[in-house]
Amino acid sequence: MPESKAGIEIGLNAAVVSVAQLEPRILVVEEKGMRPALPFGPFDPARHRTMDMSLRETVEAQTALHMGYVEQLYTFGDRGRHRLPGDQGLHVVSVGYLALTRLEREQALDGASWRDWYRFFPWEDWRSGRPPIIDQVILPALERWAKEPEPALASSLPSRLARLKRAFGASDFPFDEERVLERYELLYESGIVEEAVADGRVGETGLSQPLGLPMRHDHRRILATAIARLRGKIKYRPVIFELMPPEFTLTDLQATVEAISGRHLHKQNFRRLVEAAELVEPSGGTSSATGGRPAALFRFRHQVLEERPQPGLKTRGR
Amino acid sequence: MPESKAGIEIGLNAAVVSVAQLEPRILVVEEKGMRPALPFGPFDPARHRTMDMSLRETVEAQTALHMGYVEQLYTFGDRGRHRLPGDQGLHVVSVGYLALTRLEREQALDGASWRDWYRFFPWEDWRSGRPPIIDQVILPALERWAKEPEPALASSLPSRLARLKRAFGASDFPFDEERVLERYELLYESGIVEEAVADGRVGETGLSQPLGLPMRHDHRRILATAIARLRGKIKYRPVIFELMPPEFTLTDLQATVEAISGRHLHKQNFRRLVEAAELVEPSGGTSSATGGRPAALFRFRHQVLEERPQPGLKTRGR
DNA sequence: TCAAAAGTGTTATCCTTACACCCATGT
DNA sequence: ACATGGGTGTAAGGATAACACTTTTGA
Repeated sequence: MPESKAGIEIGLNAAVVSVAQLEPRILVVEEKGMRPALPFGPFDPARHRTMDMSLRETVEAQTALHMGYVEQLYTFGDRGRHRLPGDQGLHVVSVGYLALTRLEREQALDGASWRDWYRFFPWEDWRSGRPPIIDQVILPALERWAKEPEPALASSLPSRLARLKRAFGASDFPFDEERVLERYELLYESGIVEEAVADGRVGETGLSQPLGLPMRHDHRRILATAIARLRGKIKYRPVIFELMPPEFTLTDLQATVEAISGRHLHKQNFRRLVEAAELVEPSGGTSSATGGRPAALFRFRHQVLEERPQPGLKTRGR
Repeated sequence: MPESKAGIEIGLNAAVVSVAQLEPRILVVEEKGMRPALPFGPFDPARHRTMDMSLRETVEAQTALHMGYVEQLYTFGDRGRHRLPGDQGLHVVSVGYLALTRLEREQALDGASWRDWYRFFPWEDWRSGRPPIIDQVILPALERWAKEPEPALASSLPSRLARLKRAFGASDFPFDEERVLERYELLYESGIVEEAVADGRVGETGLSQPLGLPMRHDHRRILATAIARLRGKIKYRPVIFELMPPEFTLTDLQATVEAISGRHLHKQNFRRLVEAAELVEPSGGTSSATGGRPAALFRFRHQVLEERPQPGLKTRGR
């Protein structure tokens, strides 16, 4: 069965993101006895002119959702990825994509379902303060790993300890919410996520509980890449509105940004930022859904795309 | 000849960058009667475990240069790319890479040669002010293009005029040196670079001179991606030192950053920035190569990787 | 009238930008 | 002595981060 060129196939993996009930959701495929996976499809250049179109059309056909924004993330080609029993000669190179969609009502999804993305990355949710799992589980394990003798080749690279501090923060290193991939890679390298066991890097994680829900193959890495990219992107592109309904309150908008970025934001500063960026305009209506004083409703001002070079929500500090 | 799966092949393209005589250089392959191309090689997963390693080893073997830094850029998979007479069924998906190297002395390069990257992008070199080609050639052509009726589908996207202002700057839109790809794509879409003719998008560019040297296939797009990524990267990672000799003067360092970013920098502010970032330390020696007062020599402080979360040269204004 | 959430005004601090000047060397 | 590039101090302006307080509704 071996062809010439050893059989390479190109697959597309989509991290389809949405926000519902102010929680960030990721679309996963669940099959019994298998770990959750990102939606996957082969790329067939005979059917689709570009990979972007292929991804968009394939996902839209399978889920009946409209993809508002699509962006290529990274191409994952390591030998050993996608290894399955019996899957010998075939090598799958996979192009990861980020796609954003609005979640109107609950829809039939044909085998796929929405999961809170922090189920896979519990250490990324800082909305109500530093997650305890960091100090209770992650740092003890990583500090042990950082003390091991390092492989010789890496002398001019940052030490394990420096990488640890950059990724998870320390006294003089602030926690940076965009370093999602660095954090996941550290956990993978140190052998404390289940995928490291599945890939044969370590015998077992040494933890009594798995550290976040594991995913199939390298899909958690792809999801980490997607979260990182999205957290960065909302700062200079108005992609957050791809996740919002046509009308929303400023508190909803803030909660959505907080859901994506995993951080708590300062209300006044957030509002000033939104106002200064001229991203929204009052729609006239009000919403009394929450119980207190009714909130004014706003809509996205599409004109900002014409007016400003970098329309986004550059949240920095609190 | 059509196989099942239509025959997909994965190629790697490297934008190998160096700086010599304070000019940014790009490694190109030149064959008679053909446009210059980026070095290209097939990805064979049987020989190399990861694509990064494949790229590194292939380029190092072909050029006898050491690649100091390697980074994946983007995967280009459009149908129609890589079209050659006789090349019917085969589809080449190509993964673009950025690689940095030091140029010790002139070395045998086996068919490849170094070219000033601004030969391909004359509108990107703002070191001695706004390049005249922008006002003389580019803006007149793009403004004509922006006035044409736009395709109907793109109603909620930024208008051609807004894209033009964002890409090339205007009164309230500053010129952003990182938007190299946006600028190239605008020139391509509007049909005024030769590649648009070669791809059959337009009959001719309508210009008497080609706008920058054209490259083969979509290689100029890959190079634009590489320049954009590198211009961004030097702001938060010390990759600039991959292009410097072990010892250098601060003026050399500034000139190298200027060569990459295409901008003129304010001397005092640049020095303060370098000092504040603690990126370098005096080596003790001096250099009197230039004619005036001898300059102190510095070397890169590898320790910054341990000390700072984002060691780079965040040049913003002048 | 009280709880709950919406919404606003103001100040201290830091960082960025720009300006102007002095220094050391070779010819 | 003077031309050439190396090297430095300081002040104005703007953006950021944090503070506390008022307003409007439903129960």
